[in-house]
Amino acid sequence: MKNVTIKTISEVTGRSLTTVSRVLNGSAKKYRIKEETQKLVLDAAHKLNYAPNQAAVSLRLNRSLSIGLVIPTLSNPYFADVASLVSHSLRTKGYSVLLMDCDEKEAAEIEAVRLLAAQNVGGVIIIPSGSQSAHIEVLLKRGIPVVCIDRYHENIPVSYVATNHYEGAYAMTQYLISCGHKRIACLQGSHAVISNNLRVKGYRDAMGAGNLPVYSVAGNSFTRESGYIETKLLLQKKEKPTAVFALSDTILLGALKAIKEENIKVPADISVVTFDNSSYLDFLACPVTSIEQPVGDIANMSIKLLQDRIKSHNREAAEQQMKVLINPRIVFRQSVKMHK
Amino acid sequence: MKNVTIKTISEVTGRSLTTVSRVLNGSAKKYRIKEETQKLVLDAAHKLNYAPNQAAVSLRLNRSLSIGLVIPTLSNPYFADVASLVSHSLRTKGYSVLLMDCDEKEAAEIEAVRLLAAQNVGGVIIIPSGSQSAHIEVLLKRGIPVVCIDRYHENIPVSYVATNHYEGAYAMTQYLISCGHKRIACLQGSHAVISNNLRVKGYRDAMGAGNLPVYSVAGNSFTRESGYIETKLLLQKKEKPTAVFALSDTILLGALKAIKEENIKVPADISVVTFDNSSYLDFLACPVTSIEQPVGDIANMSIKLLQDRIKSHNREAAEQQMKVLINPRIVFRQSVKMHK
DNA sequence: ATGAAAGCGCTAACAT
DNA sequence: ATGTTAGCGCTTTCAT
Repeated sequence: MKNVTIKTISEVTGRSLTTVSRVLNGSAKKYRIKEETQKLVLDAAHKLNYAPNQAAVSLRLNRSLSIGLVIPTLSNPYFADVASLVSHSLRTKGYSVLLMDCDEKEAAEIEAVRLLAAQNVGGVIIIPSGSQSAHIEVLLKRGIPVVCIDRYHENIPVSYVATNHYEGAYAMTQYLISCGHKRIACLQGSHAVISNNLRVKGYRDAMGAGNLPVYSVAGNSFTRESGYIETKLLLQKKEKPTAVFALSDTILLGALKAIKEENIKVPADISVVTFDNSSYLDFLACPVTSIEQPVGDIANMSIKLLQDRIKSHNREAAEQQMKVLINPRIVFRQSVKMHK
Repeated sequence: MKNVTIKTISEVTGRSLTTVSRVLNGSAKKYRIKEETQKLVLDAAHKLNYAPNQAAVSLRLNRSLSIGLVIPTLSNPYFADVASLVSHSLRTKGYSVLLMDCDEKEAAEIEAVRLLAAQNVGGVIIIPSGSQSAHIEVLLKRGIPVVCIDRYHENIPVSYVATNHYEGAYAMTQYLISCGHKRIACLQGSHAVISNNLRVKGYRDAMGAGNLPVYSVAGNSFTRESGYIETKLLLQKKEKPTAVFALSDTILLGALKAIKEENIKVPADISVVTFDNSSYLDFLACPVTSIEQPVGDIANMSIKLLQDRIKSHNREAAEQQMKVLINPRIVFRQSVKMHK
């Protein structure tokens, strides 16, 4: 079974390569190709199950219909959700998606970006794993549009779409304070990413606005392990927290494990809230109040931004920065109790 | 910033295109190219930040270093875990990964496979969404190796790596029976996939072996919605189930929601078990006993199989079938109570 | 309304 | 030990 190319179709139909190419890539009317010829070619293509060789197209046009999707790790359900929506939507728009799972390693991310540049991708959607930005700037300089999701870099002109992390954390902390909590612990993720740092700042500022001292900010990784260890330590303190704010659902799971081990009850003995609003929160021992990240909106916005930049293909467009912050909302469940 | 090609490097170093190409793609010693020349070329390439144009390589060699990864949907955590492990591991081996999220639609999967063939991928790893297999057979016929994960087709010579669904379900059902349960409901997923059907068969056979009538097999989708609806219906029955076996963790979440709405307690009033062993099961209201799928082993095995087939590049190798079934184990938690 | 031909960047006969 | 050249499949000027 030989490969079917436009040459095959040209031979079968008796038309020239040029004509076949024009019909097959949709520029038929631009060249006023006879209806009859079009039908002939299209039928043959269909019968032979023709599919254009993307390598050839990409080589010829010096651009490709593929988009790089760079993700810290798919084993984090929030990132997986974003990846699912983004990749599926890109495909319906005719792009193919090059997936780069970086296992949360910044070095892997930098290498991934280099690879994508070599593959001549038309654009890149990235959830950065760390704080370095030079490799992303290189893409922009080469005229490859980039859109950051969730985490972003303020020092380079890269467009981004993210939840308003600061406002979300501020509002949630304020809510806990309004419920009478004073010793509110904040379990943070990686210090290297802006989403974490903005959330921490939201927490701190809200505590300050409530005239409360910052009780505790602990941890350095968006993992269950980190949540577990830090919560264990917190629960050893003489002045235990009355509320815990986990900055992600992964951290939350670890915290809940620690809380359970210490035989403390949610929400009777301790209140718990989190960031992400994963679908399983409803089904936990005590359903947990959480900040919803509007994943669908974020996916759609980022694809729109990327497409805009791809279509007006010039370096200026690639570098034209758009900053989109989407305000999250709190989904109230049963994990917070009025304190005294 | 113009693109750096081997021509640029040829001009800079004063060597021919051939020599430069040979040095840069590692066939230098095969052609006995002088150390000195090699160093010259390599240095220039590095200085100019050269990266080979993959489209050109792929066009020329009629094969590419990319692998297609076809997934029903990444929003299912089990598939996301597989995708994460597989894609990351493939990247460390020098492949790039084309992600195809099919949104559980078989039509999308068929289209995805067509696209991958057009992209000349070196191989495909797929978790099929449905029961059709012709599109996969086409890949094999074209000499493109394919490995199925989790779900597979018995009617074509495609290799696969999967959990032993039948044994897992059989063992779990037997366990419930040994705990005194007689009215055990089975909440199934899509009838179109073999993993589901084997699990159902395991359930049925174990019931038969225990001299029990098949109490109920309901549902037709691996979703929370399906789990919710079917459980709602089950709980209307006069003879309510004493145990529910959800064939996936997504189905489980829906079932738990229904159970909670009816104010029934797990495990006091009803026992619950599931397939998948997602990490959050430990943190549910009542931690749920589950069949663990050895995701890491499955990912590694499937990549090994694929690589073997890619390396011996001929159609016979692509079609040489390997069937790997990995026996799962049950992770016991607190969701099952002895019945009377 | 349709064709001929050049060329994208790379590799591999086939020279020398 | 190194170079010349043809050609992978496609698009696009330039002709007609």
